[in-house]
Amino acid sequence: MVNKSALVYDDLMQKIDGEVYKLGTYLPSENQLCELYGISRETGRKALAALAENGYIQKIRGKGSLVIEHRQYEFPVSGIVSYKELAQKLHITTKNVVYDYEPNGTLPVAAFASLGVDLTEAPVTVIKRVRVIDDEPDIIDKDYILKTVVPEVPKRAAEDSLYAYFEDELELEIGYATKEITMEPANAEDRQQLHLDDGAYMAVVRSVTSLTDARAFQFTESRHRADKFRFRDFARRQHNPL
Amino acid sequence: MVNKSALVYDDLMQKIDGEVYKLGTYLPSENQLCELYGISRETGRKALAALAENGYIQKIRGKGSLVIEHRQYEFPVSGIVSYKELAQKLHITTKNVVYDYEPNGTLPVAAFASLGVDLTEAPVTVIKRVRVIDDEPDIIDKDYILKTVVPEVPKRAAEDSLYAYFEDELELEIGYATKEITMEPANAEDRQQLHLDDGAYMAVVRSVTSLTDARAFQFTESRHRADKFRFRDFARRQHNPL
DNA sequence: TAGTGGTCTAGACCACTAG
DNA sequence: TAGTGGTCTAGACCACTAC
Repeated sequence: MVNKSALVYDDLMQKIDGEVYKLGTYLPSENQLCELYGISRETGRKALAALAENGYIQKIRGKGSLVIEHRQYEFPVSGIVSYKELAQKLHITTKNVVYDYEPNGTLPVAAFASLGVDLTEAPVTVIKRVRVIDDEPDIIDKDYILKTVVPEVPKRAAEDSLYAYFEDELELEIGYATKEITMEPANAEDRQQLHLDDGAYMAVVRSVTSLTDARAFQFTESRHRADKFRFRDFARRQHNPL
Repeated sequence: MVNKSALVYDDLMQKIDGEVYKLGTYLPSENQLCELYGISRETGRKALAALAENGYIQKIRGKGSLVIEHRQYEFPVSGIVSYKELAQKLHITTKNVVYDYEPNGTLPVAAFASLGVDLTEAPVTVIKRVRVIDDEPDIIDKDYILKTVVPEVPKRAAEDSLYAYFEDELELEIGYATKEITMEPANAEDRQQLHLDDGAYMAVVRSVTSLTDARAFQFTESRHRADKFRFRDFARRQHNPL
């Protein structure tokens, strides 16, 4: 048996998404969850804490766990989710055109300096792709993958899903990412790949992704047409952090 | 005594910030924390889980809690932090000019529709402010505060800090916020208040803030000069959500 | 083998909400 | 008063890392 609290989390999440537990109503109480799932109270509380953290519920003392408005998945992304996963979740068809592939490249360190990167001359695999959504090229993704961690990235993985390759084939465990969003004028490459005019603006998302052993291994610069960009975030106020 | 795990969290966080525990080193083990603070293991684990969630550490099984690169606070904001708090943390001096104040306004519902707002004709207090950073006006904030929750917002609170007024004076408990970032062309008001040219772009952050009892009460449209905008985010990959 | 973190339990006491 | 969530405990067993 695996992770009881994760099973409870998944079950409750699906029932919220499926409106078994509707917006504005309360989940079963913690004691009821103990009986329903045959678990101890702290185990159920872990599942509830994760639901609260992810914006599904608000816990109210003396009352219960209230289901709240939840809109996590919006294009392009909040959290760490691969495009393939996201496209499936949203029932969008995205095409994925690899327009540059360089197995022996070098990391453009300067671009990621503000994210705390202090490598120099790191050997990487470079992959540049255009994401086509509804027959319109909207996003350029430039990925730099450290060869010290992933010696080789087959082109086929770039055409399908890098995450699937890292996690399913190489069995790497992706841990966390730091990302930074800025706005910048479109450059020549942007204008060419996305068919933009002079004076166009881009939303640029630069991110550094690390494994669960804390090795940073993937550096991504994602450049979005400004008019198609939308980022959603859910955050809790930290009175005390717990 | 309050919240032991929060005390432990604060202490560890300060020691990480103060480099008592340096980047790339390990915190004391969970058993050591039990002895150090006189707590049970689960209590210490709560503190560690919160540190991991906020990007201070990466827990590695069999090894320990590794201190990782952490850059949460960057202007303008990630998470729910007031400008006043942020300015203090970053040692920035921001001026705050209220240029419009309407005690009997109406919520512009359409602007917040994509955030799940379905109110109509809600009476609000309207506050419009310009944030001046380093003698340059960079941000317009338009706040709409529901009169059903906060009957009155004194102008003085708008000139100081709305959060301080809500939390310290009214003792409201702010719970969470949903925010959305988009990129939009500057409008006439933007150009006038921020002295921008035609063709300028803005980063627009719209947010809905709710109390811990899940009542949405504050709607904010924050409009940033594109070239000054920077948003940073830390996210964990959810293999399983716990 | 010893030490680390990951999970789960059963029980306790407290603070808040509702009737 | 009964029911809810908030916190903490002491102990157990497991999986992984390092030696």
